[in-house]
Amino acid sequence: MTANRPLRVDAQRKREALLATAQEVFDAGDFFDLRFDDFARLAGVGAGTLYRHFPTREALAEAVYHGEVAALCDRARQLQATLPAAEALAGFLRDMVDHMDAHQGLARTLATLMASGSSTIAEGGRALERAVTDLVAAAVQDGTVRDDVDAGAVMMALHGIGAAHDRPAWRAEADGVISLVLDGLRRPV
Amino acid sequence: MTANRPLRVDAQRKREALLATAQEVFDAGDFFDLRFDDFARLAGVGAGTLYRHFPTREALAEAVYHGEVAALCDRARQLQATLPAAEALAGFLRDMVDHMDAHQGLARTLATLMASGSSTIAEGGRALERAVTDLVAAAVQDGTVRDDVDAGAVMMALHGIGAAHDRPAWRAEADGVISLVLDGLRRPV
DNA sequence: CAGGATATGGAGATAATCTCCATTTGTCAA
DNA sequence: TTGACAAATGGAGATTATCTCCATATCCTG
Repeated sequence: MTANRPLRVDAQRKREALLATAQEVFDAGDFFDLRFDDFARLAGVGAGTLYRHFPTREALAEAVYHGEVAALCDRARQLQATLPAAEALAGFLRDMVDHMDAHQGLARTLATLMASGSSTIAEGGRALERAVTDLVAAAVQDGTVRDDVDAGAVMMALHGIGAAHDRPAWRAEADGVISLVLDGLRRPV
Repeated sequence: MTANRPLRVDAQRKREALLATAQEVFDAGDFFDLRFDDFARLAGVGAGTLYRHFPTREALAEAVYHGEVAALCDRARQLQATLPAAEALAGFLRDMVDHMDAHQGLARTLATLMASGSSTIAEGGRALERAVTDLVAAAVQDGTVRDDVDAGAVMMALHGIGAAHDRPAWRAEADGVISLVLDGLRRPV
């Protein structure tokens, strides 16, 4: 399928300039307010080049998002390897909130992408979800978490936190959701 | 402030035609895919008229959303008046899920609006939130729900359900989130 | 280093959004 | 009623954003 001969080095350079610029704008939360052609100017690149590398605004956002997701998945694996299952799960959920807190724009951009029904985002979502599923499964295994709730429900709660990032008491409420979910997950006596 | 002299009857008619058309498109989930000028043609109205009534696409969406929110708030009040606090809360959350299930497009559109950081949507959100806050407060009052979690957290979980509406197992997972939240809210023994 | 393959920038085609105003329609006082 | 004034209308076209195309520049391979 994707039998891509490797990019020429100049192409690679341009592509990275574009990604770096997008990354910045993304974190600043301006991603969807900026004229698309301006990404090109900002990155020191012609409009044609921008469109060849990323045919749509969403394609660009997805490329940025991809990096974020990979980092989060790594984090999940790392926690799972070093902590008891229940703590790993709790730790990961709290880390997710920290991450959204630190990357102002990420939350908003994620919500927009989510709403756009993009398929690549769904794929990234699935990777993240696999990580969450593993964490939950491990905790079910060792008996600290009930076994009748799907990991998908936990994902939804995370989505909600992301989607609502502009609320004034965001941080406190996000922590509240996590507490609620963790308590709800605890195995009933 | 808004010392609006009443609209002339023809203006009122056009405005309602526009709203009715938007409502349909909204529920069908095509709201953000349709050329804005086409709303005008669809509603049998000139572009100028459309823009006078609703200066932006978001303004139109918000107007539609407003109706939805009012209906949901009524529903909350009704439940609160006829059921014990805990059941009213549970019933309302489940009704919200039903509502999103029935209005395919609403969930997607809501997520998009949310992401756009609109202020009117925030206002509508606040109305909904007041309803939820009341339900939670009543349940705290009669001792069935813990008192250390803000209603905002419940709102976030609902947002999450809306934002994720395109997941294949949406309905089951949404019910899962609600279960999680309700269990998490139960007053610890 | 020559020749072919790749990639580039940016001018302008295409498409969407929004404005403007000559005309129509409703309102109300006489 | 009706005349006169205010409010509202539609849609042609100005404005702005998106995307395409290709003559030119750059890289790579033998």
